[in-house]
Amino acid sequence: MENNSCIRQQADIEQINRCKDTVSELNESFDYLANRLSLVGNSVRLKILYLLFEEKRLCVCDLSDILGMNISAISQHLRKMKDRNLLETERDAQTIFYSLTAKYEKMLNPFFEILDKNKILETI
Amino acid sequence: MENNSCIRQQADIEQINRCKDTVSELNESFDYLANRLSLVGNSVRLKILYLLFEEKRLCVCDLSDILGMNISAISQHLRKMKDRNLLETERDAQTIFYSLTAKYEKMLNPFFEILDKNKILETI
DNA sequence: TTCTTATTTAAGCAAATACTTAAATACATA
DNA sequence: TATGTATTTAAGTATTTGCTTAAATAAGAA
Repeated sequence: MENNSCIRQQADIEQINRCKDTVSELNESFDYLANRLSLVGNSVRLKILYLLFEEKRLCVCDLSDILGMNISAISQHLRKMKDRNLLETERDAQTIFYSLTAKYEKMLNPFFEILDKNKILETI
Repeated sequence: MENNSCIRQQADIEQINRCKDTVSELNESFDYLANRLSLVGNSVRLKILYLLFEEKRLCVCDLSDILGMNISAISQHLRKMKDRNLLETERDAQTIFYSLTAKYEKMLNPFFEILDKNKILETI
């Protein structure tokens, strides 16, 4: 299972232990944050998030039109993001509008700014 | 292929077209950014990135010890991040030290700060 | 050169992901 | 009520991902 065959001479034991403490202390936070970032790390979902940032609210049909994708595929992406609290919904008759939650809008703002300025190729 | 069966009555055509323009203009940026964020959206890699942020540099063996994982598995994670310019290496005899590139340290800083304060549960 | 340490790479596999198609649900209107 | 519009959900599939094991590469020491 664990082939930790690190039998090296030089290792900063203090450093290793400090790091182990950090990891065990923040373990749940790492999982939580990575889980959310994995959603953003998909170009379809990143586009959806950015479009919602710009347009405030859009429905499944709008996004399907804009991205040239199957409604069902879009709906499933939206569901994931809603389940993990990146998005919230508001019904207007038959139409369901999706929008960014305040928390995630704030958190993702630095990335939206990069995209806004389309300066990604220089910055990253 | 494209079952865009959105035959709806109300659609803000201007909005749809504006969004389509945005997507086509920024298309490569979306792909590029999503690709990088997908790397961060994995808890093992997020831990590695955070540990490198705190400790400045670590080798494969260190990370293997700290995370209790197979050296090969860690090495493959590091390779991915190096290939996509999140990390850089520096050799010291047999040991290869990994560190964050300045660009990505800056870009990921907001997340590191959240983790630093361990305030993730309130913030996100 | 041979041996040891440090690391990477290749091959294989199980689990997760993203999409398709088809069926189901929800609401509005005739 | 029946019909149409908007959306979700379920099931199936192909691709990608993350890990394991084993072999390969690289550098220092004997």
